[in-house]
Amino acid sequence: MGLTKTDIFTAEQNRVADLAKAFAHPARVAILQLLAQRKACVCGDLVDELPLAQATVSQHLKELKRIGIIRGDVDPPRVCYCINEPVWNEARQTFGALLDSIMAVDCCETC
Amino acid sequence: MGLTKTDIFTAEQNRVADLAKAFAHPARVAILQLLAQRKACVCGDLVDELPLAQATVSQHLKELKRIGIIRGDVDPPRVCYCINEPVWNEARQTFGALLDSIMAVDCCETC
DNA sequence: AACATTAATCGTAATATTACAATTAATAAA
DNA sequence: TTTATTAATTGTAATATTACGATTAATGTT
Repeated sequence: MGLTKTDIFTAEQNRVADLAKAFAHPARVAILQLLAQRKACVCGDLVDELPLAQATVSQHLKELKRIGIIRGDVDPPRVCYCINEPVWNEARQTFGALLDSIMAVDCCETC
Repeated sequence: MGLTKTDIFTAEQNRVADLAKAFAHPARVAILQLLAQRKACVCGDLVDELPLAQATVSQHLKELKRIGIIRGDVDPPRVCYCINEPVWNEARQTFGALLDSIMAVDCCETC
């Protein structure tokens, strides 16, 4: 991401940014949609559904796990990925609150 | 962002990703919060509120304008930035719908 | 016209992301 | 134990992002 200065922003701002990153790549959106709709679950099935190499899908899954929005339950040799509902709900709450926090008044006569 | 294959995903998935990108960096979250709460409006005021160089803030504003989530009304030599409410509402609708689309059933016995 | 103010752009360096082939676990099945 | 299956990891190349100093553009002011 380049040299982001995460230390100079609030924990909340950094968390919002991280949750947004889960959705900030079309492949991850596709993965999260497949999981949320229960259209796929096992890593291999996700790879079959997506026009990306297995390593690439695995990398996206790793990022989603880092953020916490998905879980990965091992059932050797498979891994079943699911939405991690508490974090999914955190995302809904976070984006909902943020997007509802807009003031109705205009800022100045220019706008 | 690396070599993302935007052509292989749906327009909707790419749009979600773009809207998420608006919130995927803490500096942009901070900017959007300042604008949404009407705490700042003029570019220079945003620069004063943020621990970033003027050029960096300008770059983030450019990205937010590209996405469409803010407007920039010129009032020379100032520019007044505001939330572009139609796109802000699009984001609320998009994230709301996406985050509400989760299926209640479990995907398999592993999870 | 000369100067001041403000924001955009340019140039550049540092770092992160994305993608994939190849390899490596890790476990089940034979 | 050997083999097959599945997912993670490693290595690497291409590209994008982030940040900032310096400059430029665009307009108001004197």
